[in-house]
Amino acid sequence: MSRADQPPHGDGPATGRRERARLRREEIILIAAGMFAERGYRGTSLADVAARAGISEPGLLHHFGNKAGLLLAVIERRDLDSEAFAMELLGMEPADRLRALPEFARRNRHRTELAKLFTVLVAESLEPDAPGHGHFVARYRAMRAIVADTIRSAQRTGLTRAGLDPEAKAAEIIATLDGLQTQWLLDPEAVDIVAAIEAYARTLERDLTGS
Amino acid sequence: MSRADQPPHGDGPATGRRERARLRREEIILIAAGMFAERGYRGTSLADVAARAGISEPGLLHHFGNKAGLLLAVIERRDLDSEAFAMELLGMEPADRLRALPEFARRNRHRTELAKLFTVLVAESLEPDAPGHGHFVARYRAMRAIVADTIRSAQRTGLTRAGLDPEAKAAEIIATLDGLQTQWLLDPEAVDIVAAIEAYARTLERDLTGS
DNA sequence: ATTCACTTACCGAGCACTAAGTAAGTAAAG
DNA sequence: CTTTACTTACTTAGTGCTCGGTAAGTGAAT
Repeated sequence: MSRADQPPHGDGPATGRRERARLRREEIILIAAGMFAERGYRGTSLADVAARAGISEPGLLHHFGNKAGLLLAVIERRDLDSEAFAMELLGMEPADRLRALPEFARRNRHRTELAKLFTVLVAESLEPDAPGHGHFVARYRAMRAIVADTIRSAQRTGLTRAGLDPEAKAAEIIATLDGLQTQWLLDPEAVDIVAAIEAYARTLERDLTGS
Repeated sequence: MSRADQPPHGDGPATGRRERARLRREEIILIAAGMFAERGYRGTSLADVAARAGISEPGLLHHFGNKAGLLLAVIERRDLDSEAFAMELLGMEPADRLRALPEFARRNRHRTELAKLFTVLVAESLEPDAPGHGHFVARYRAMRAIVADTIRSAQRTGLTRAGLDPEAKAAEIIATLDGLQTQWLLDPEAVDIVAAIEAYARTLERDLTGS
């Protein structure tokens, strides 16, 4: 035991081989995310990803086990990105949260690829046996719960009218933002996503407060 | 020229071989539509469709030329279905049209497969070089134009408040209906699509008339 | 006689994935 | 400090299978 201070599986400060591999993995995930966004999970082959990442196909599989494993890694990574914002949201006062909702979508505008990835993967995950299905189901439920909770809080303080169903309205808000994004991704020239979201923000404010 | 009374390309009353082939084609299109809805265009192979249709793979290709041809046939068929409703819509008075909008979505509920097909294919057509891209772009533009036109008419008669942008509101309405549908397709147990659409219909009515 | 809706047989390419090995780094023992 | 044992991050080669599509023919209707 000359210097076995680090446990075999811990994420200590080792900057050697392990760390280099982790960085490589991260790089591959980013590359795969971009390709999944453009051509879908089914439309992207491991060979495509491997070639773009400058690694062999079995080298890829060494890191992720199989293709579904790569998809899950991509999804997890995407979640990590948006989780930061969710935390931000939950740390705010309900009144401010409502105003921050359009900002959420506005941010995605600068990250087209991420938005496209989400839209494409959700569509490919509609069937219950799809590799990402469970994950997206859970994710949407969580999103609706967060928004619904925000609405309920706002109702308690009287900021939002009591007449509406928080769960239904949450689904509706998320639906509108998703749907606008899809139209914009499909036809960016015809749909001004910023204007559309800002218009919706006004609609929403009037709707929630009761005109 | 013993009895070439029918033009080669017309859709005359011929009930012979041509007609039987047309029916077969139609049957295949329906089968393919169902499979595209469930597994996507990319996730469905010609062999899958051929097997389910009880025809050989080259037999399939005889009818549709290639896989993209089959996709276009499916899309065209879908359009034919919904065109009937669009005509219905346009034949109504603007005031009634607005009330019919939720009905539009409500109909789709009874045709889950068609809804799923649309959602899946749009996501697979986001990239400009996808086989169905141009079609869906045109289709969304047409849908927005119809809804926007309806709103403008309603504004002229004073039924709808003048303060809103018809184009933006049209995109928003379509977005919400699409988005709700996606959430429902992903997780039917958690999302009551009927209740959600009816709630939205009320929201919309209040929004359009100005409370 | 010709057309047409198909069939069987086949093609090369691409698919996800595996087997088996290698070179380099790491950990413990002498 | 060196040797030895092991792990890890890959590689080349190849697996069986599926993919969309083609060539060439067949048999029935026109």
